[in-house]
Amino acid sequence: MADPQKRLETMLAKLKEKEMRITPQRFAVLKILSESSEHPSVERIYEQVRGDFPTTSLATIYKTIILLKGIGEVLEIGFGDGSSRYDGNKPYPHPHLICTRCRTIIDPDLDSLHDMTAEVSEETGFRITSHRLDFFGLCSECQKNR
Amino acid sequence: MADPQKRLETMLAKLKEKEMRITPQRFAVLKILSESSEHPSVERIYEQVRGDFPTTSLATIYKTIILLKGIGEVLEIGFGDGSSRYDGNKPYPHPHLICTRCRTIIDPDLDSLHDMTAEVSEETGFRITSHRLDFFGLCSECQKNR
DNA sequence: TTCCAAACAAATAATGATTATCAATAAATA
DNA sequence: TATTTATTGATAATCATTATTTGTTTGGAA
Repeated sequence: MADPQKRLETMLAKLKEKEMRITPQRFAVLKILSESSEHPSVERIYEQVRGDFPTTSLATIYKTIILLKGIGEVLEIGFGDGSSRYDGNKPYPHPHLICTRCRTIIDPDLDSLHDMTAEVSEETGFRITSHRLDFFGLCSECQKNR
Repeated sequence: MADPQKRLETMLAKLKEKEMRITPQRFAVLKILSESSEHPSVERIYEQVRGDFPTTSLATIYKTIILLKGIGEVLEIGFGDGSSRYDGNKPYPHPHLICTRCRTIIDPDLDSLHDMTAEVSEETGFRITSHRLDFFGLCSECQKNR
C-alpha cells in the first residue's frame, strides 16, 4: 500500500471522469479499498461500511465492486472455492501468495513473470489480455501453529 | 493427451488402491476424463455419461469429480465466473491459456515457471503446496472472426 | 449361494454467494 | 423549484454446488 490518500484520489478522479456519482456509500467503499492491504471480502467491506452507514445494503457493496471492476479500479481475487477477495490498491494482474489456513494474502515480488506473457503469446498465437498467478500454501506463522 | 488407455488404467489403479468401488458410472466418468483433451465441464461430462447411462444423476458426476479431486487424479480449473472445467490428464498444477470468447483451454509449455515457486517460497517463508497460472485472451481463431 | 453391512446411485431439497428487480430516494440539470 | 436520471435498499430470483434421503448394488462372511 503506497499512499492510501493518493490512491483514493485516483479512484475518485476516475469515477468523475466516467461521470459516475460519488455517493457517500461509494465513497466509503473506495476509502476502505484504498486503505486496506488485507484484500478484503465483500462481506468485510460491508461490515466496515455499516459502521458509518448502518442502513447500507449488501447489494450496494456488490454493485459498487462490479462498477469498480468495470472501470479497472479493483482486482478480484477468486479463491478456489466460491469466495472472492478484492484489491483496490493494485488493480492490475499480479501474483498472490495465499495462506490456505488463515487466508492471508500477500503480494510477492516476482519480476521474472513479465516475460512469460510474451513467451506464451508467441508460442500460441493468443492475444493475451490478462493473467492470474496464485501460489497456495502455509504462511510461516501457520507452519508454527501446527 | 499422451495415452488415454494408460491414463485410464492409472486412475483405475488409484481407485482400487484406495479401496473405492469402480461402478459403471464412475468408469464412464474416468473414461471421458482420460479421453478428453478439451477440459470438460461437469455439465459436459454429465451429457456424455447420459449417452451410456441415461438415468445417471448430475449429483453422481459431482460426487465422482470430488472423489477424484480428493485423490489427486483430476485438476479443477476455475474460471473467473463460477464455472469450472476439469483436467483428468494432467492432474497436477500447470499453466493454462484460456480463450475468453470460445472458452478453449490449451496447455502451453512453460519451463521457466518451475523455479518461481522456489523463489517465492524463499522470499516469503511460505510452504507452497500448489499454484495456479492462467492466461486469458483471444485464440488466433477468435481474433480472425471479429 | 444367501445374507448382511457398507458403499453407492438417483432424485430432490437445501445452500449460499451473487445478480436482478423495483419502488423510494438522492443528485444533477434546467 | 421542477424534472430527469442515477442510485440505494430491500428483497426475490438465480444457479452452480452440496446435502439429504431413500432405494439399490456390491463384496465378503457364513
